[in-house]
Amino acid sequence: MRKAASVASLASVIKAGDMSKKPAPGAIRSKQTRLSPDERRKDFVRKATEFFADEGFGGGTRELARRLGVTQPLLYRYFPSKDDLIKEVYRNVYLKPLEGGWEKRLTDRSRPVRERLGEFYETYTDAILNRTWLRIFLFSGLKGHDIHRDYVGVVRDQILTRVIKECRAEAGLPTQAKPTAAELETAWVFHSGIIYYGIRRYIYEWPVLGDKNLMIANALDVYLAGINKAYAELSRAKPSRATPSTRSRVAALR
Amino acid sequence: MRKAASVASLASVIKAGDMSKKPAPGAIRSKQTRLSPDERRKDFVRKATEFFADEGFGGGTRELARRLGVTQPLLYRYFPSKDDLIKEVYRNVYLKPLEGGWEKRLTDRSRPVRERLGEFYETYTDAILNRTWLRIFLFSGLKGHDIHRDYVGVVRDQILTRVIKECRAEAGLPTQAKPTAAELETAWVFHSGIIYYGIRRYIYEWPVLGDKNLMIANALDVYLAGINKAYAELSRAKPSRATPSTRSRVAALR
DNA sequence: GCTAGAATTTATCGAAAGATAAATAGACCG
DNA sequence: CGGTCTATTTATCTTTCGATAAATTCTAGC
Repeated sequence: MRKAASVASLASVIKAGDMSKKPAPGAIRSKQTRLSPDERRKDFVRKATEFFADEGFGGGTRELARRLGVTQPLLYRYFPSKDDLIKEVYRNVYLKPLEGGWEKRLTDRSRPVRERLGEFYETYTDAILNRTWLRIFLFSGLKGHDIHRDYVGVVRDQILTRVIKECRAEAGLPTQAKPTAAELETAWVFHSGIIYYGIRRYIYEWPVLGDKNLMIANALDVYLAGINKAYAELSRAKPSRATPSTRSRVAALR
Repeated sequence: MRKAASVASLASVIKAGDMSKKPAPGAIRSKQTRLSPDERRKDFVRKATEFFADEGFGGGTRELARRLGVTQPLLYRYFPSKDDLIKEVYRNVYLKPLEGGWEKRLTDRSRPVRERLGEFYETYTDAILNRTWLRIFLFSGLKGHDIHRDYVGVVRDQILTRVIKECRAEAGLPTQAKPTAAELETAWVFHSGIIYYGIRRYIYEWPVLGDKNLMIANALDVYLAGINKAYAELSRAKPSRATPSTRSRVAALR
């Protein structure tokens, strides 16, 4: 209890230091704790994001309050329930990587597709491959919350579909309406392989290849080489319909 | 309470049905609850595995007992604490996919590498790509428990290292002692892409490509095409040492 | 400086958690 | 059939959880 109080003071001093208005007129205040409702609410969401990333959504509200340097009932002045706080955390986490809007640059056909893909994955992974984002993502996925499903849907529709379409265009194939199930699956294997790099690095904390962008470049080279080879065989065998007996794996990419 | 009791009876009837010894001499017993210590213990571990897979390790011991059709304190007759039960669940889950020893067949060079890899991943994924195994794997990974780290280490040393070595052999390259960091990373991207297929299918419950082995075949084709292309460029540029300025991405696979 | 209002704390509730001790009841043996 | 052993249950303790109500302390505005 005593320790918590001292932490509270310390936190408030730090907070006061970078607050724009009211820069603590006198010397270092040891009791300055009050924040404006807006600041306090933001602080709750920010610290709760870190906290739930560490502990999972089963983490206690008292421990969370301790991290903020306040008492536990204060939470309920700002959020009706713990679940409402969690929803706010979701919004904070899931919306951030999408607001860049980088996926639109994928379709800029004035540049080679390899370059576009590389640039996209470098910036996208800058936003999501970190301990906090990945853990919140995994915890919410295991809970089966709607927002996680929505997000994965966005990845499929806004990112993977575009990636496939651009690869087809590059290979001289018709950029038909929808990718086939097998095309999508192969793109998923590539994409999630990259996500999993982050999981191994920031969650399992394994000594991975330090250069993230090199990993992306290698993965992309492998993916594009494989896809293009399949597309090449596909267009070669295109005129003659594949016989059922020789329905090869690459043919399945159609 | 009343309901729990009826569930208990039902469970015991079913249990009695497939018990080898003592096949319930009389008619269907409605109060037959007692199991031998060995059977009861196994039942605890089995049901706890399912339970923790569903609820996470934060799931309550009362709810677990309810699933067994017994009361909660009985757990402590068989396990000193909940943590000990969890450790037993770990053993049950993590050891199963390894006891097949399929990874050794990866090195059987009398057969083409493509065939060996396909067969291995088909049987390996038969063992681990299911809701229970994947959820326990993810939960324990987020908890950072030792056994998870150990398992990932086994995957790297027993599986990926072998995969890389066999691919190098196929490409006519020296199967040197250790794979490079970039080689390992590329293999990880491929491998975890396959795992993630299971996660999307059995945890996020997305409508994935139904034919698992087709997914594996496609992923393998892409991986091998990409890797072999890189290896080909590598051996072509081998005699002359790569200049620093043109140190390409594939060169990094060395 | 005083006061009003709001941010924060203190005190506390009921439910559910893991765990223990004592009582009960089913099964085996003579 | 009766007795003993033990698997199982009943009862209960202590914490910790999310949540609420009332008291308190800080701060802004006159």
